[in-house]
Amino acid sequence: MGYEDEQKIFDEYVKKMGLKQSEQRRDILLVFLKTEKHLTADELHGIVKKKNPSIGAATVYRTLKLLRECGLCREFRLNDGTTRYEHLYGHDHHDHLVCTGCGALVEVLDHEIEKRQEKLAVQHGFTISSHKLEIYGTCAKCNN
Amino acid sequence: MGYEDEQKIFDEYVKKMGLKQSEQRRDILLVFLKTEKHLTADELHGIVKKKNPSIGAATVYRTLKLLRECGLCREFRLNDGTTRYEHLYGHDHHDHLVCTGCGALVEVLDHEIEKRQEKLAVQHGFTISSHKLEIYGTCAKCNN
DNA sequence: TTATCTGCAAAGCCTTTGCACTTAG
DNA sequence: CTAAGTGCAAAGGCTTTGCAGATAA
Repeated sequence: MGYEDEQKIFDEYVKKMGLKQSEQRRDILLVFLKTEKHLTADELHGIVKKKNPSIGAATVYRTLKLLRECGLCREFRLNDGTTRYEHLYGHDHHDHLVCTGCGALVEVLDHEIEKRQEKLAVQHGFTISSHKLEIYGTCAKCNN
Repeated sequence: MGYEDEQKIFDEYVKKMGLKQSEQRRDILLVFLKTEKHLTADELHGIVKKKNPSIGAATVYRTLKLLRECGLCREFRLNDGTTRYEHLYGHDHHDHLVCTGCGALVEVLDHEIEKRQEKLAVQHGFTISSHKLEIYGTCAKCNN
């Protein structure tokens, strides 16, 4: 319920590339979409295994790669060394506040910042494809 | 010639922590400071070995850790999976344009962006410790 | 049918760690 | 003298890859 668009995008990408669908890929996509958190590959694998215990880590990595390629998923590397994934479709672009205390991630957006990034790029002759802004600090809870 | 400040910072940090100086640490610091590029640990190791072939990779990693701790060095992880280091002292804070074509890194700064980041953090009860802005795209050369 | 997919285990990176020896202080 | 540093090699994480069997189209 509610992920028809994403599933369609994935299906079409798979078809376009001459690949095949599979139970595993569908399971991984659904779990990924359902989880409103920034997961590591390993965390995602852990949740997926509850639904389908035989799925291996390699399949999770391979599927995440496909999801990135078709624009449903974004990978980002944090300064703490972890690599996390979030879904993109149906989410506005945003940046992150990262709490170095408890690991909390808060999504934020400032249009002026976005515009000025574009401007910086243009000034240096760059054509932007994406960007990543992470603000590290401690959240209200961890400041106490 | 010119790195007295940095060496002093390092010396004092080492002393303060009850550690010792060494030929290797001095060599690594000097090469690191001399190189006006964002190096990987392995690249730094390669350059250091030209000066002192017996230095091992482990010592480079251990020294980079110290340099981060005393504020002379900043580590950042790019989306291409590499981890790079840049020196901080005597450099104003800046962000990066990253060319996904040739790997070029351009340092940029926009005070309004900086201010607005601070504002975003405050709005969410965060206390900023640092931040990381990377704008990915293709540079003028790679656009041709 | 047959090209793709899967799980597993092995292999690859990059980084850290344990150890015996060396060295700064 | 002795706590800390070093190089090496081994061990650790995380991710990718090779392979033989399974499966979608």
